[in-house]
Amino acid sequence: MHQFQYQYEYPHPAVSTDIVIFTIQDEQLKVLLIRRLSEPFKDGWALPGGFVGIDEDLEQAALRELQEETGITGVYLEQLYTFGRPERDPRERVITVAYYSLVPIDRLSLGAGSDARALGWFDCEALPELAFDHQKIVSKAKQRLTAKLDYSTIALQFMPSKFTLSELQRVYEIIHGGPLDKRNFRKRIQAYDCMEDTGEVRRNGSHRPARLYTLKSPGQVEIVK
Amino acid sequence: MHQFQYQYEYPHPAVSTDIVIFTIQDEQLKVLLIRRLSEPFKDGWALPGGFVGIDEDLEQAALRELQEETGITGVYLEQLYTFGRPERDPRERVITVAYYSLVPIDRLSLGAGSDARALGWFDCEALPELAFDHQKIVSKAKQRLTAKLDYSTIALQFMPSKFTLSELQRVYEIIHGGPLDKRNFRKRIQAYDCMEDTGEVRRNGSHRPARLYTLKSPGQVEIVK
DNA sequence: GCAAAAGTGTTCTAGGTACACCCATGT
DNA sequence: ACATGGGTGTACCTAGAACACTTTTGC
Repeated sequence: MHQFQYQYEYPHPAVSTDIVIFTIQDEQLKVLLIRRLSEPFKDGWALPGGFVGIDEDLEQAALRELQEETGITGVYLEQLYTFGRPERDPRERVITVAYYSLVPIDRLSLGAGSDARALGWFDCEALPELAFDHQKIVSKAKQRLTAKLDYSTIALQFMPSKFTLSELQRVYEIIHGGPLDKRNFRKRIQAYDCMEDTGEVRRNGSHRPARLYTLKSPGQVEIVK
Repeated sequence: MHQFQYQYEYPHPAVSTDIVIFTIQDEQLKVLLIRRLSEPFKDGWALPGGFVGIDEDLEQAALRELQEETGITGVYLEQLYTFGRPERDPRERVITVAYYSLVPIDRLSLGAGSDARALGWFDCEALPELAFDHQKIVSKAKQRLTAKLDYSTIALQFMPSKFTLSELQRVYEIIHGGPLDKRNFRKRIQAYDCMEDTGEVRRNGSHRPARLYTLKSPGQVEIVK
């Protein structure tokens, strides 16, 4: 059994998935990056990702990466775009199917044996230099996310299982990039009809407590308007 | 030089592009299909497509397929989605990056040595059974096209270099799937501010001649509304 | 009682929809 | 003169934007 045991009549590219994992933290939209352990771009920052198994579905590969890098499962995942410029990887031809994912605020455990030096959440607006064409991938993901904010309930995927309307409004404001009118915001969210009042409240400082809501169909992203 | 000269340490999938080529003909939204000459699905209908060259850009590959199958160049082309179910091709793992393209009404020459039995335009609503997962690809393409009708000027890509507003309205009605109000339609198109009156008219029967318009920026698809 | 966030309706405006008649031509 | 599609404006209605005060708590 020699080193190059997989043989084809015609040349085949390698296929990978890369994932833009978004969350909201410290009033910022953040992206998960990992430090590369090997060449090329050794020690540089890059998106989590890896090669697609020969019998593995694309989405499955993305979910696996997500799980391996963050320990997170069961979150929103959507195919973004496929990047295939021939020179995007100096080693060999690598075509990457990019996905993006939204991780609820309270689930960014980065648990277990994750090395803080090897993994980090970065403000979308202040990313370090990224390996390969990953800057382009992040840009496209952010553009998609921002667009979907206006015609879907995607932002709800950032919320923990119980949350207040003010918290939700902050999430919208952070992604949207500017303040929103409180009353109009609540009117709009109500119209989506995708949340339920739990009856509980959150006491949160020296002011009136806020009602806690839950999603009627967690994980479901509806197209609205 | 033996048959399987391309060798890799890890298994690599094949990567292809398939193109959904739309046009408008006989008052119908049509898709170009080709008859498969070899197994699997021999003699069945399929989308034009083929393998991506090892040093070829994805979009370039799609443009090449388009050129090879139809002789058409310089038309609108957009990446649609990447389909990669492991069992989608019975031969080997093939991941396909699907594109879709809009061909102006007057440019569907299918020129040169194209065999009428091997190639055909089919009404989107009455497609034959398709090879592989091509039915899904067409569905997604049609969905994308229909969606873009509402928030972009994509439909203008179907128009010949000079056209009347009634012709344009018919195109919108065919894709939209229902009648549109003439005055509201014209108001909306005017608001796009992407067409110019040529000053010419088209005499077209026993009625008042229609003004001919051209696109200000042909090939340009604007996001509107 | 005061500070601080939660909660709540109404008015105004703009954009979308509905709708009907005259115009220019060919026969 | 009549049949055919080309071309035009207004009234209505609904959805989005702007906007200010009362409520409930902790200190």
